[in-house]
Amino acid sequence: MEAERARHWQEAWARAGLSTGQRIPGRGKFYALNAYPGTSGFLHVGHLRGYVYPDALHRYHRMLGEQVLFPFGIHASGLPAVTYAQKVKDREEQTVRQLSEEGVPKDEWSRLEDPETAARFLGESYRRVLRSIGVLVDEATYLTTVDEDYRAFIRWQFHALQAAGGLVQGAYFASVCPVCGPVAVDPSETDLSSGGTAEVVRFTTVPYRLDDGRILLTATLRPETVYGVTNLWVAPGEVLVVWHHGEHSYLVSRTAAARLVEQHGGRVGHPVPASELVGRNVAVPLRGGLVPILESALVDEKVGTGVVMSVPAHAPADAAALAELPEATRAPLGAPPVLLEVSPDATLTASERELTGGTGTPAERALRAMGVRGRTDAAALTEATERLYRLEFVRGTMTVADLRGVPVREARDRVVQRLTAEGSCFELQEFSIPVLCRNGHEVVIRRVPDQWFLRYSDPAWKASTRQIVDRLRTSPSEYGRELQGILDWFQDRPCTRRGRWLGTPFPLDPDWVIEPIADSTFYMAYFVVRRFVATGRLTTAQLTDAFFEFVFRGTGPGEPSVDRALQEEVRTEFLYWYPLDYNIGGKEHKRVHFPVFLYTHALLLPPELAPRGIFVNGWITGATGGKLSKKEIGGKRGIQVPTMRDALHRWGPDPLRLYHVVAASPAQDVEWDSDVVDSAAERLRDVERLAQETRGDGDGPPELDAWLLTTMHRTVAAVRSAYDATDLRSAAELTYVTIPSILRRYYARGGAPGRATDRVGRAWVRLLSPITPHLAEEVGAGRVEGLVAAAPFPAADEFPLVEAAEVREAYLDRVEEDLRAVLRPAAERGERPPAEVVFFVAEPWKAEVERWLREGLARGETPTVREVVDRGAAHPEVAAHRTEVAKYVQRVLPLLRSEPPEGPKALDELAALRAADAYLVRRLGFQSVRVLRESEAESMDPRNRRERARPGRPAFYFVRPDEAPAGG
RNA sequence: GCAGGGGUGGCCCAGCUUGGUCAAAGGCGCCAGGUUGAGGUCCUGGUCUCGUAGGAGUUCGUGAGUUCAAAUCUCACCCCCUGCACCA
Repeated sequence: MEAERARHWQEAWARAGLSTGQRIPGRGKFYALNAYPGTSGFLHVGHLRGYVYPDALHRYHRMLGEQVLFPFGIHASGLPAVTYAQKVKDREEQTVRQLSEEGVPKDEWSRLEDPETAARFLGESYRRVLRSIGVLVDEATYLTTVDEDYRAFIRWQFHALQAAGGLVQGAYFASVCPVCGPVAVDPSETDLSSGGTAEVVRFTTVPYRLDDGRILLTATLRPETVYGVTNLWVAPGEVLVVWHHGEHSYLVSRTAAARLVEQHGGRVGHPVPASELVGRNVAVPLRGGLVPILESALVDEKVGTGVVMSVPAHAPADAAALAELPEATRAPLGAPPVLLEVSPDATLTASERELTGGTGTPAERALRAMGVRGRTDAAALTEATERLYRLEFVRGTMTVADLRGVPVREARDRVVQRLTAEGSCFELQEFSIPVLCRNGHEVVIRRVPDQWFLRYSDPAWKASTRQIVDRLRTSPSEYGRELQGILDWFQDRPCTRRGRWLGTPFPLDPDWVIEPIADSTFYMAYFVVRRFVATGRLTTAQLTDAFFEFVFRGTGPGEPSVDRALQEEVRTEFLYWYPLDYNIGGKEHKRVHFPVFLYTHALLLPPELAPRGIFVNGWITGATGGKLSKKEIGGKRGIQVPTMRDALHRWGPDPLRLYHVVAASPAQDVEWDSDVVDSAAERLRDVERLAQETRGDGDGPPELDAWLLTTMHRTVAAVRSAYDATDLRSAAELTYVTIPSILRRYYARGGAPGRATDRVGRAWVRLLSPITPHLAEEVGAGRVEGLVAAAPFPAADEFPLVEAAEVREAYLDRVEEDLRAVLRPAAERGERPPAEVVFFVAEPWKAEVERWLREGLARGETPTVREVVDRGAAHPEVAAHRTEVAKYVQRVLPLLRSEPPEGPKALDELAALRAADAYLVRRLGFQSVRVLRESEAESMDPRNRRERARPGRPAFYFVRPDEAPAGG
């Protein structure tokens, strides 16, 4: 459909005010929204998925006669807009290209160098996209999270969270650029120039005391192995420095000293060449005893503290380094102590068992298993290390000192506690790979002592959140289970940050800005208020804490400057739309946004206002699997993904909408495929034609019409239950695939457009509306009063239910299938179709016998021929066919086992076949059809086929074209 | 490792909760026939193997089990994806 036609309908919906849901007391409502988008750039076709689902649901509910609220806003908070503005400023290639494609005049670009302006600008572009594909959002709700009224709301939200005990201050390790301030380290690298995939490594430092009182600080991931230390390692030529902390002086590498100062304070002192220390002894903590300091190139001064505690029995690298030493150095160290054992082979997986074969210390076995050739065989050594660490951590049990029998994972915590009690045990965090800020500075991990957190670990708060999850409807349903697991490990989250990003200043301490996830957990409630602000009935100044307390929680006197009646009205409005029916969002929200959204509702509102549902949709992915990458968008036709603009031009809104619904189940990711959109477009053309053709005023054959209407009854019921279960894909399949095939069958069976198809057509038009609203209006014009989008959704009861008609069609289906099965081999050999087919309909006694047999099988018995014959003696009709009964039982009994237990429904087969003769003739190419009772057909059945007849499965005999027509 | 998801016919994707009507929906691709100026659209049929009468055999990651009956239930194993934390 051309864009102009689409716009015509979009304007008609707008004029009719369809998108503005009104509170109508007593009338049902549906309130769902899409987790609002961030502002990192223009929307592309993949984003549509997240809007098509909610729009279809809202349209469905609107047609059910419910009042709907579908708000829309944009999430300007955080860094995306800042980054985007920076890209504009840098005139970054991709960004500039998009701006020209979107037709933004060059003299406006400089305006977009301001983050807030950029965010609003992008927001407007999103609104245009939504309108252009027919998504009906309530325009009055539109907001950005940097609007003043929204900020007032967020201030209240944090005061309320504070009052409810949801906030706490504590220490936190943050990634910061020493120059630019806090940065996010994540693979999207919004803030970074490299290192986004870095992981944070948490070392524990273990102190080793020299006889002069100075302390060598080693860093380890496995503090429990302190019991197996044989020596310390320093790098050849390394220069350590003194780190002064408290009353102690520690020796560490220069990089480590800098990190320790960031994370634990203190100051860096004078350098100390490591060579001075080599050969001296240090005291081992906890275990006691002295071990020597040795040199090895295995030490990397950039990692940890630049001093390594050597545990050769359990660390493959240490074992390899040790093996390089001259015998004279090595011998005095003695045999490396083994300090833990892993559970017996039987409980290990194959890959774990691989590590444990052979003899020697665990480290030696791992080296052998991985085929490590020496200390410099880095890849194999890393593999051996990681696998052995994992194995021992998961399966190991300590065998030393008073930790005997303690699982390693537990022993580690205990050792840390003991070391901490003795002092000089620090947590040292660093990145696994270097991380560089956009401006080229190295990002470090800094301890922030007074970070604000939301107390998501609080047991009571967590418990009330769980209660919401217990009652929550989720799509997919597994997500409900997953959520419980997510809550298990959900910990406190920092909710503020210092530094440059967009957001609301933290009301309890304006030095901080609220973090973007924390300011988007409760906005569903604010949208209701926003409508009053948008229409000028409330001003931002009136949005005080007192006002919100009253509106959202019904407590307190309210805001004195606001008219009491108005305040009551806002409160009533809030209670009308709440609770939220669905929060709909992409799968990226599963672990953060959705949980905190539930948390906040659990704390601020009573359970009866808790959210009712969460709907998770998958992504549209590019050929590379991940989210659509930039280079995949806007490329040439075909393989790559078209821009929003191109897509609309090429297909129009409805094929895109249908594509997003049918391409996969909602939760599935789906790889973008233009061909599938093409075929969706084809299908819609087909649907349009078929729907137009349904007009008519004649009557078809009554049985056939009955079947058509009955089938529609079933289909409409199925469509409604699919929508009710938010199963849009099934709804679409029924609407766009099943209904066309029903109509085709109707025509094939001899029906013609008439009153019956007209009824189907008028309902179908309305069924089309939620997913392809423009098409529905095109086809519905003149057939549905007013706009289709505002018409009532069809009800199953609009169509009569005639079971006999269904039974008959199912019977004919089965007969046709049998005929085809038999005719196929002959047709494949190129033979002409038979001249005539003669049907033999089973005698009633067969039905009786089958019924007896089924009864027996249902009881778990296997009826014998004798039993049936005996029982038949008392039944005149069966008795009359005594000889045939035995044979019939033998033939049919095995078949019955694999058939459905109910058996075929009663039906006048003779009449059904006779009424369908013209159809069968046309369909299968016979010249004539004859239908007879089994008992009256002897002369017509030279091959004796009539015995085969069963209830519901007539026997038949084909008369070849060259055979003389049988007599009678 | 833990948690969640998944492995279905040439491909994509349903079905699995509530075992039977499942040789398994739908789409794509492919084959044949009809329509057509046309290898395009549309319509009809076919598309695991065998079979000159509606039948039989072998299939839903692998192996075992429960059952009269398993793609569907149970157990074990193999493989793949995602997340594991502050990132929107």
